[in-house]
Amino acid sequence: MTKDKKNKPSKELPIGFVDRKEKELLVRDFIISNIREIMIKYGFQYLETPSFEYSDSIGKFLPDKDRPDEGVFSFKDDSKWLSLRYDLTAPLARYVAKNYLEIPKPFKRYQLGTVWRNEKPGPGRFREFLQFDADFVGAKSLQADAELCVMISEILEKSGLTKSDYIIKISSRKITESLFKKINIKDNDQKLTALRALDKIERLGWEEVKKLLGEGRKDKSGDFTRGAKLKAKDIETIEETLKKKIPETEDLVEIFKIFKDYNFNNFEFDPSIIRGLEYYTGAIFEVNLKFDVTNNKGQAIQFGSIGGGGRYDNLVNNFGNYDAPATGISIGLDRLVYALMQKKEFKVKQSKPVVICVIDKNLMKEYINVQAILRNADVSSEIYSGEGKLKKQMEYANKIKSPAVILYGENEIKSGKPTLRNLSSGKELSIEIKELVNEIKKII
RNA sequence: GCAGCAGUAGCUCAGUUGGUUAGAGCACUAGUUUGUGGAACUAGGGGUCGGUGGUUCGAAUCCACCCUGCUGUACCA
Repeated sequence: MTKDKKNKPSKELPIGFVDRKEKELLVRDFIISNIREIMIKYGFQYLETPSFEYSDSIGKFLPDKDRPDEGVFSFKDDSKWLSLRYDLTAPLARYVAKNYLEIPKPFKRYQLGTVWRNEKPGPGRFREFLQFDADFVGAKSLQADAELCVMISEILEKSGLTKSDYIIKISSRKITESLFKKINIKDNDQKLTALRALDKIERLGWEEVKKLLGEGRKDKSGDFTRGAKLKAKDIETIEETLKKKIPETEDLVEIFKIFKDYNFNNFEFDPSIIRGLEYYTGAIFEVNLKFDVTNNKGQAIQFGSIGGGGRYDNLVNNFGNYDAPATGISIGLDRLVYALMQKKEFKVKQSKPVVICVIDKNLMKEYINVQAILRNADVSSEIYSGEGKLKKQMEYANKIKSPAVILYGENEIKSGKPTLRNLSSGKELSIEIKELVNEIKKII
C-alpha cells in the first residue's frame, strides 16, 4: 500500500451519481418484471433507443424552448453536439419521425432506460436514473389517455402498493389555456411564470401562490422569488375558477366517462397540476404517493410525484413531416423503489449460497464434487475462495447471510459423511452426500 | 442558480473561553478457541479535524476564499 495520499485517484462519485446495492436492485428487478408482464398484456412493443442523441433531435426542435441547452450533459463530436437523453419521450418522437412509414399507427411502445439530467440533486433525486415510459403515438382517442392511467395503476398495485397508497391526479392544459385567454394574458414569460406559480398550490397554498402570481414572494431562508405581476382582479378570477374544481373541458369530461367504463376510480381532478411547460397540449396526469417517505434520519422528505405524463399532440410534428397526436406516461423507477422499500411489509427474497468450507486444500476435488451436486440440484452454493482459516470462513458465511456451511475435512472424508451446519440454528448434522440436497432444501 | 445551516476515524458523534501526544461507541484486525459464525473478554490498526491561505508563541477551535452535504427556494423538457 502506498502512503502517498496526494496522488491517488478519488474514491468519490461525481455529484448526483450513486452506487446501487443489491437490496435496491432486487426491488427494481421485481418492479421491472411486473412492468414487462403488464406491457405485454396491454399490447405494447418493446423499444430501445441509444443513450446519446444529437442535441437538436431531443431539444432544439421541441416546442419547449424555455431552456433548450441547460439541464443536459453534452459534448461536441466533430462538428455536432451530442447529449445524453434526459427522458424517453423526446427520443420516441425522433424514432417515430424517422420510421413513420414502417411503424403501425397507432404505435404503442414501452421503454425502460437510464436518463441523465444535469440538475441539482436532492434526496431521491439523482443525475442518473432509470425511467419507464409507455406511449400511444398516432392515437387521438382519449381512451388511450384513460388506459395509461389504468395501466400505471395496475403496475403499482402489482408491485405492492394499495389503492390508498397512491392517487393519480388529472387535469388538462386546456383549462389553463382558456383561463389565460379569458383574462387576456398574451406575454409568454408571464404565462410561464403563472403556470409555475399554479404548480405550487399543493405545496405552498393559495395565499403564497397569489403572491407569486402578483409581485413575488420571500421563502423561509429570506430568498425572494419574482412573481408573474398579474393584476389583482385577474388573480382573483384564476383563484375562483380553479377553486371550483369542476372539470369543464371536453377532454376531461370524456376521460372521466371512460374511467367509469373501466371501473377505475383511484384518480382525482386537480387543476393545480401543471407538469412541464409548453410540452403538453391536453390531459396531464401525475402519480402521487399518499404515504410519507422518510430519509435516513427518519424525517419526512419532500418526494414529489413518482411519475406522470400527458397528451402531446404536436411533438412528432416538430420534426416536420408527420402529424402524430400522442399521449404517454413515465415513472421514475428509482423513486418508486425507494418508496416501496420503506413499506415495512415489503421484502424481496433471494436465496444466498451455501458455503463449502475449505478445510484442507488438498481435498479441493471433493469440494468441487459437492458443489457440482448442489448446483445440479439448483441449490446456490460456493466454495470459499478466500484465504482464512475455518473461523474466518464461518464469519464470511455469516456475513453474506448464507443459510448453511458444509464441513468436509479429514474426519468427514473417513466416514464419507460431510457435516452440514445450519447457520441460523447452529445445529450440525452428519449426513450422507446424497442426502445433502434434501437437508439443505429443508433449511432454505 | 439563490439563501440558511453544517463538515472531527469506515459509520454515529464528543471535544469546555484557542494550550502538551485529538477521544468514545459501533465496525475492522489479531488473540482467548492450532476444525466452527452470531455473545463476552484482551490487545491492535485506522484521523494532515473537508481543502487552501491568513491571524497567533500556539488553531479542530478565530478570519477569508473554495469544495462537499442538508434544508428551503428556483428550474426540472
